[in-house]
Amino acid sequence: MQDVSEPHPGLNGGNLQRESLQQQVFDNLRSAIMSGVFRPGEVLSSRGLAQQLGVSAMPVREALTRLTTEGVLQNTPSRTLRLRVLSPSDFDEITAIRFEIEGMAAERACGAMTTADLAEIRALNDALTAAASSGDADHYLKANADYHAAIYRVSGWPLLVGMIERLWLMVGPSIRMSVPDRAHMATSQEFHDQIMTALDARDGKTVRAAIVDDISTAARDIRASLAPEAAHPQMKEE
Amino acid sequence: MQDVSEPHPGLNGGNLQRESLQQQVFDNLRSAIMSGVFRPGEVLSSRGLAQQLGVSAMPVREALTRLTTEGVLQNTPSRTLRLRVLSPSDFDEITAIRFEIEGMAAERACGAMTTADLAEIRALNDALTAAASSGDADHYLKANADYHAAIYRVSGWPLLVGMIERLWLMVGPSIRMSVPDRAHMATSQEFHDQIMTALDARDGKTVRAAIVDDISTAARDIRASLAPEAAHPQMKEE
DNA sequence: ATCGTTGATCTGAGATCGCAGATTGCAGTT
DNA sequence: AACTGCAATCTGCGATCTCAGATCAACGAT
Repeated sequence: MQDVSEPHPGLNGGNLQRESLQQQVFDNLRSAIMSGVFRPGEVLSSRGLAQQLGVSAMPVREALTRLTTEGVLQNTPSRTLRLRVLSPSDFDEITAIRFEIEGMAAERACGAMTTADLAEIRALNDALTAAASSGDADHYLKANADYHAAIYRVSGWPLLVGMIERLWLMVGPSIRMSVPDRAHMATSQEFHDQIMTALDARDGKTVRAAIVDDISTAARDIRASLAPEAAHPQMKEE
Repeated sequence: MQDVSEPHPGLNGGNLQRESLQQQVFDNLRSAIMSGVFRPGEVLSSRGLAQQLGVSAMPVREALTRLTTEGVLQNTPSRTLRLRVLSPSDFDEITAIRFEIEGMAAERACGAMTTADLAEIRALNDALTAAASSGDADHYLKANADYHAAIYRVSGWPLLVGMIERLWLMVGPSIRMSVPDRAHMATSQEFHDQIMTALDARDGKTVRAAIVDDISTAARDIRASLAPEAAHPQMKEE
């Protein structure tokens, strides 16, 4: 440990970017899953992905292990790894948790929000509106995720944001299966406008309520598209 | 996929228990961390632990990777892995999240609780009382964890329980550093009795409030024992 | 005595090899 | 035609080897 005393201003230390390969693979897979590249129930094999990504099997393997720990992947009886298939009750549980912790994050963010934060979020809301009017589902979902993430980040609670991200990761594949239509985007936009107004007024309780409403209405569409609870447990995909 | 139709009654299929080595190591380390075997900031090396556990470095390495993903371990600048050191603000964040989701779990558990569940929890509360009067801190902390976990499990929401477990895992080492004294155990017991009474009355809101009070008072002691926020970032443990 | 250098040794990370279990598909038999 | 059995192939998991970076201790020059 050296006597560093004070970092020299204008000299940015270790921004030379040294990122482990497994971390890159992990982030890569994470964003792919989040944006619905893979379908629920799809089998992910370390060797197969390694070949696709042009890396050895080792980093992929550890990335898959990490995703399994996060509950995004599941071990099958035959020991292969597949994307978790959310049952309706799984989805209900996740949605209920999202009410609680996303509402919490939004309410706290409201209290901590600077005018700069607010301007950034307003810009993201505008981008979201534009994406909605374009009708491109992928673009819309991305903008929606960015918008929500920006709000939660203002809470200043990284652990909470991480927990929210993991929940989004779990519902990601299912969200992508039920592509939002324009009607959905329109109703959602109402809530987003409510959120902006409440943020302007620094009204935390209302922000929280609007967030919960937003999640709730979106969840209704997604839930309807889920495969019904398996009475006879059977599998047949991919 | 065979035509299994109906499982033969009296023949329990695959309960032959085959658990991967890395899973065993992971569970092992997890419970060790939870019970405070390691101190905050302590360095965990894959080779070192592998030797202690009598296994190869490989499964330990993946277990450590998983713990890093869970935020229990941290990568140091020198790329070694160390147990996360909670700053007071980290701890405040975790405590606030615990209010929300443990309160949520307890409230929902109250609504879903059967008489059998209630009897089990009462037994664990009695065991906790006994542990408190014995004065053995390790025993007490274990009984306390079992008691809370049993309540949350009744909520029937495994994801939520998993999230709570992860939070406990993060505060585990810090909890163990501030050994609870008999005065703390006594005040905590008051809240546990409140919880039992409210559970009896199926009064979810009161259960939630009592859980929050329990967490809050315990957190006050723990927080006081944390190393103050590092103004000059320096490390010197181990 | 102090500073700088160097070499031994620790670390995580990646690659590669091998193993056991599971699945699949192609025979070969009845 | 239907079932059985075997071999090829896929899977995850573990062990081992290697490498680059970091730490630390001993050493040597000033």
